[in-house]
Amino acid sequence: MVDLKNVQSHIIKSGYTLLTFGIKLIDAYLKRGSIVDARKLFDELPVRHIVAWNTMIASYINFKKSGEAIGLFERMMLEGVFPDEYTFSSIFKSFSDLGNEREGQRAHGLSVVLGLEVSNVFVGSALVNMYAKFGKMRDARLVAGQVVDKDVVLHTALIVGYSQQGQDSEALEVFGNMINEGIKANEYTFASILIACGNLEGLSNGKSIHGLIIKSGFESVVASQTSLLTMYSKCGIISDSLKIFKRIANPNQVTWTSLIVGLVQNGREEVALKKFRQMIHNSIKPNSFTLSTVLRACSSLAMLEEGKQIHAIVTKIGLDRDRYAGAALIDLYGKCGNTVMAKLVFDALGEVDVVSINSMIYSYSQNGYGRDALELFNRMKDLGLKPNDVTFISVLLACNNSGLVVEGCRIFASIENNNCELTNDHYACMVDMLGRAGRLEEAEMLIKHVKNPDVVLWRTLVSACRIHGEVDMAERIMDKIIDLVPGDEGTHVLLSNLYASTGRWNQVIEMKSMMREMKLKKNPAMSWVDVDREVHTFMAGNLSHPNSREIIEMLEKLIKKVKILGYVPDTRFVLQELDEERKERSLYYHSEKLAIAFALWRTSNKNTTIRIFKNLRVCGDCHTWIKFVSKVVGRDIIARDAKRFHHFIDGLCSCSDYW
DNA sequence: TTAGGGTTAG
Repeated sequence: MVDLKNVQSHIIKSGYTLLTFGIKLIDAYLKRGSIVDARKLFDELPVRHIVAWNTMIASYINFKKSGEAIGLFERMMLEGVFPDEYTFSSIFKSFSDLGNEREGQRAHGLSVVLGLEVSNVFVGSALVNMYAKFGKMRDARLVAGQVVDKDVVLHTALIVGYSQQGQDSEALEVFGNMINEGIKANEYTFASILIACGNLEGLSNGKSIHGLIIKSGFESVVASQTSLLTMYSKCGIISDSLKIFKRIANPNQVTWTSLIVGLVQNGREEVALKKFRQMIHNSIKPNSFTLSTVLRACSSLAMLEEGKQIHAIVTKIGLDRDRYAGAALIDLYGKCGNTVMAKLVFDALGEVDVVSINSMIYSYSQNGYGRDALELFNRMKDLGLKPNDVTFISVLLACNNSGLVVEGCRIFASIENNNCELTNDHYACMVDMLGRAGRLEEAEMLIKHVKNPDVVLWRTLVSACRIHGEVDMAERIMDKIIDLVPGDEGTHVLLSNLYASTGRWNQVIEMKSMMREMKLKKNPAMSWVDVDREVHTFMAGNLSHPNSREIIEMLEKLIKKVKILGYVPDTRFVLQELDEERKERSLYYHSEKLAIAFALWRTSNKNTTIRIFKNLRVCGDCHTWIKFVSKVVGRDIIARDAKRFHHFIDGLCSCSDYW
């Protein structure tokens, strides 16, 4: 506790005049962090000098109490004290913090009347900042242009403003002007301009600025190094980011985080997780940015165990209610097929927002809980939250994955009424939904309504044709795709598979030789499984795994057992012309079957859920086979394919055989 | 005696 009397006597002994007495005392309180005591004293002062008002206002803004700052700003004028350049240099920030644009403009007007707006560079840069935060870069530029003695801070404020409004080229232009005017950039300017270079992925500009940093002697400042690292990673040169990071003597929390973010953005999730472990090992505390990023790395690698350990760190640091970490956790559990945990995280969030709800709806949709997704979607409105385009994609996917066609159509029709723009992604969901439901003509009509239909839309329709064996329609659509993107790999594969599944082997051979001529390669089917934190990958028909013998033994055993229960190999899914027996054999070596056999051989505990992942969609025969296997071995099996999750429990699948 | 700008995420 601060002893008022002691501070007072100390100040009196120091010989301050009556006028400065109050101000020094307020300062003393503020240095001890007690803004409430400072305010109490301020209110009791018999004479309130302008400096006292300014000190008090600036402190409120530093303590993030903008409302109180504005309150004092208004009161000083009522008491006949005119704001000066010091007042204005702080007060504009409180209007932007509160998003109070009109009041901010009024204060700007007042500063003009008092003739302070452009004569003082501090006031000018505060105004530039305010307008930039409101997205009014024209006003910001106008004010900046009139300021008499422009300095480096004013220019930096403009650069930051442009860059945050996505006008990075303008930011670069301001930087160029500043250098031409002979104003030297400092570490703040360099940090800001490098963000603009990163956003533009403008490596040559970035490199020249790197050179300038070295020349100006800011090379070893951590903030400059961090921004350089970020710039290189945004330009896709992650190796340079790693080189810079190596040279930094004492990387801080932000530096580590920037590196980890950059690695994930460049698809180097495994390295990112390795760096994260090093960061923890070096006793650097991660924050919400770090944790949400590494959690996303875990989701894309489907590393549930690693993700759970990071969840423990989230809890330990007290970020359970953080919306960024929360959304990333919901995503992780959803993508790993654990909707129950996703819901627990969601419910523990103090305040939900559109992003956390989107993540939860997406988790439901991937795991086939269409009704729950719809329920949450409806609850959004009760919470006063507006769905955005991502919400609509997630909820349409949910309808699609659960076969809720009527609901899906109704929601699709409502998108534009909700002030959301229809994108090709929305149309793709609908085409898939209608197509799978056999409404192929409607799906085609819908694509005709799209302004710029892309290849994905048409390919989705071809895929639906395959499900329903509509060869003629598929061929017709295929011609359209070839016009759009000659040599589209995915479409050729789709059509060749369609011919194969309808037994048109001559056309298959023709397609394959055509693809060979065009040098198109099929993406090989792959499944993988994480056993004891080690990832094992399997390819169809490839028996090169060191434990192949055991895997085949296990497979043979399983096949015998499931055949007794009624499994009949469905050779329609064999896409080669072979005799029936060889067709059956080739089915047995599908990658998902190999992965499951391996996991069953390695894990004997009945309570361990088996989780496998596949890069393409799970095939129909494997789907039936896994259902039987889950029954005969009494184990839960979760399979994530390119589209969604399948939970196999006791002979049934969560997708109800609709996928 | 009081003042302004920077680095990381869905």
